[in-house]
Amino acid sequence: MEQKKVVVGMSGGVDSSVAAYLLKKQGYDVIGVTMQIWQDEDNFTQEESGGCCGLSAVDDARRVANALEIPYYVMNFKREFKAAVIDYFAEEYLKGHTPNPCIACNRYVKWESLLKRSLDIGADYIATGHYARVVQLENGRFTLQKSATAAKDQTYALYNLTQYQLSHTLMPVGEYTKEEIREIAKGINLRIANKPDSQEICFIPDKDYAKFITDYTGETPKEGNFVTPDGKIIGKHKGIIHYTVGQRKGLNLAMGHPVFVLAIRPETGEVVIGNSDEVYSDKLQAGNLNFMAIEDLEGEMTVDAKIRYSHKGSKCTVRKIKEDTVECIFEEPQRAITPGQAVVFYQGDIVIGGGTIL
RNA sequence: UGGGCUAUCGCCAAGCGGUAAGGCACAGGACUUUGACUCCUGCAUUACGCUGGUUCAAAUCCAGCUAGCCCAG
Repeated sequence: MEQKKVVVGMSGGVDSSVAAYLLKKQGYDVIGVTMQIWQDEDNFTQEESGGCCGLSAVDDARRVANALEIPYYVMNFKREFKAAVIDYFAEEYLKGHTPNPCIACNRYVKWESLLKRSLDIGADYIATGHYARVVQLENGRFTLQKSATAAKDQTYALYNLTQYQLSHTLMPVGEYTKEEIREIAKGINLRIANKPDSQEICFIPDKDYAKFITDYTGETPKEGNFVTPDGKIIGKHKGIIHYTVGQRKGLNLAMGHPVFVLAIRPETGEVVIGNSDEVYSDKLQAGNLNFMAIEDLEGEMTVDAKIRYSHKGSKCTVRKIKEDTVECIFEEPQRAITPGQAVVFYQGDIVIGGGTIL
């Protein structure tokens, strides 16, 4: 049988390195590619690594490719990344939303730009080091299955992929636990076996995203009022980009008890503040829908919904209320349902679909 | 300028003669492939508006001063 060709996005970290190794072992014709997405060339070597948009270390990735004896290239995606991820990220915050840049990066940069260029050079698939599994259901549709270890599962950040994209995707790491992946890396003498996992937003290494947005957009954040739900002004804030629903730290509000952000009102520049029990709600609406396991949502459906990356998931019923909008009613109130974040629907360990919280 | 009350960490607030609780805020760390949440640690070492006095010992009692608040003007 003819060897299938696969492009592996290699960040220089453990996961994507082992992904390349596993695919080669499975008999694929493997090509290693590191995506240059935001870094300057002279700022291109970083300590951290990761399976997602981890800070790329070209030297590490190239060394791994050499060790695996696979061809290796660096591809520049700065323009695509800026348009699809950074611009979106800044705009969302300016609108009082809380975006998830990893999801945008996956959907538009990795699985659109990288996939296209990979197919252009004759590849059949792209692969990454994500902890998730691509599966084809009996109805013929492709979807994602949670990784072997629920603790590391990354399907949440991938819910937005299309059928076409999924049909050209391999995620070999999803069958293993993180420990097993590190063991494999050690077993083949990869020096990056113990690199720490990545975290934080990759293009904002100092974690000061508000400053980043201010610098990037050139817009000075407008101060505004902290208000209670009934409209009482209780303080001044530094600009809505500094806040997100559920946030406690950095409010500088000494009310005698902890207080949290309940909502952000971009029209008035107000940030609504309340007690911890007021930050719970049992329903949400979501748009920008994408379905995987099903063609479209018909009627009502009971699912487990995750409202943020680290959310364990909670039972709710979803139904369409408009063409591209669903409403989700939870059995138990959920904490800090946040506009801009993704909600992803599961049945068992299968991704049904998801959307962006409105 | 008659009477009354209060002055303790950035905010709130215990303490009532025996050698400065607590909450909030804040800082650092852990957790975390987004933002958050959560957890852990730290946070008035002679200092309790100021100046004196009583006492073995005062933030705690006394006097004066200063500031703020309330009532009567």
